[in-house]
Amino acid sequence: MSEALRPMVKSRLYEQVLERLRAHVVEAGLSAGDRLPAERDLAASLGVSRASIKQAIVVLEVQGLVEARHGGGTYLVRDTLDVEPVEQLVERRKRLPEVLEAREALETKLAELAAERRTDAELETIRAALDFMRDEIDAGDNGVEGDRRFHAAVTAAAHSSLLADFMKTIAGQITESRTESLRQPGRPSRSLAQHTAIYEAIAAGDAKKAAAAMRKHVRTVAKVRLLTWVPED
Amino acid sequence: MSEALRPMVKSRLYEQVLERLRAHVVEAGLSAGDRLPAERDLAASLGVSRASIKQAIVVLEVQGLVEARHGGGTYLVRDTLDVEPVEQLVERRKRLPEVLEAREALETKLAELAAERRTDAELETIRAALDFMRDEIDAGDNGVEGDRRFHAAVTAAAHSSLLADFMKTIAGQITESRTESLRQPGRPSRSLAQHTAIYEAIAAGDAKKAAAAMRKHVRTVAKVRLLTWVPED
DNA sequence: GTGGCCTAGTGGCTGAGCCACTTGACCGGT
DNA sequence: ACCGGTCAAGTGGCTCAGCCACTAGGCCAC
Repeated sequence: MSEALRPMVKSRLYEQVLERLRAHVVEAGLSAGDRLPAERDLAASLGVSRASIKQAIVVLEVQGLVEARHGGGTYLVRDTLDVEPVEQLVERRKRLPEVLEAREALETKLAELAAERRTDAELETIRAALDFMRDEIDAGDNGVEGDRRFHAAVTAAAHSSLLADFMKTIAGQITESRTESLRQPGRPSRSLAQHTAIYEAIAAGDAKKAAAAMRKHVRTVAKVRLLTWVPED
Repeated sequence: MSEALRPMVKSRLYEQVLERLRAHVVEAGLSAGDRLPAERDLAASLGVSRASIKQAIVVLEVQGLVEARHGGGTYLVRDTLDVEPVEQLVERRKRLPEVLEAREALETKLAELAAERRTDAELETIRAALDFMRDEIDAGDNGVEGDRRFHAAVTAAAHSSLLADFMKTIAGQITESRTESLRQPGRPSRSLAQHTAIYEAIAAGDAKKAAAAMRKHVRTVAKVRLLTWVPED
């Protein structure tokens, strides 16, 4: 059997780059938070163009394995560049209801405290997060960063380091549910509306109302998450 | 609240392109198999560079939503560019055992028939698929295309249009399990060895041996597949 | 110290261009 | 009428060179 007769192997370049990148992470012993070599360096050392490097990085980006910071380098999110096995995904899902229950308990209380304790500066930070999220959505984005900032600001305004610590321990899972929730069509703008209601209650210093608004919001997220279905409210 | 104070919205360009692409598919009423506009046209009409268009297409490619054929255009794989919700994935997984049982029944018989009925030309086609898969693996690929060709060639060599039709109805799910199975480390080369055994039995005209080899192969795939699956409840 | 400035490094994106592959039309021979 | 080969247009794959925007860290003035 001649070599020439063998069918040509087609393989996108970026896929090969992906492989080399995975290998590099292993060989160099990189772990979460470490920085990948600069795109220009990678292009030079792998002998491909920067555009191909970038395509590979974009793939890793959408898979949530890497975070590219404009002007600041590209960083590993986990210890590996392998996609998460489905098994772990399913496994994590099973634990998720507990996380959401915890979130409801914590954030409801946080909103209540924030309404009572927030300074004017903290209120302003919350409002800024709201504006940020609105801008994101206007720009066609899903507003996940504004969402994160909003909840972070509310948590800060509650002035409870203990509750804040608890929130921190489930921050990862919350991020996950946030992203998935906001990916649902029409979800971002409705989420923004709920955030606004929470903000207004906190601004008015109405603890009871703030708690109720937050509870409603968190429950909506939980519902979306569990059913991939957006209830009309 | 001044415009200037609002935090800047950062959003990767390719994400916006992704959105526009999704919208276009809906507006233009495109469905599976239809061709997307050429990259150059998209770049011009969206007012971005071709590189950004390509990044978006690469994303759709790794998500299995689109198939880019070198020189032939980019085609829709499904009727939409939305990623499949995780729930549906999980749901489909539950039905998978049945599919694998069916596959075992069908392909075992197909291998048996192929050993008895194959022409020399068909045998050559099977061998070519084997070579193709080897090349893919040598090139660092997972050999999924060679795998597909091999099973298609065996099916053709069996000369049973009815069994072939049955195979066609579960082709989608098989493709899915194939991809996932071959993603396991070390799996491609072992799969190649099993294919070789099947090929040799068919070449020798040994129907019983061919059936046994195919059964073993399909069961291996099923095992890999089932191990990564955790029942919901 | 502290705050502001500056600069090197880095990712984001562009535009022009070449190559490789696919497709279909065209044309010649049979 | 059919087959087979050739050819050109269209399209995706990839590169190169370069500019812009942002980040981080050092430096300086206060």
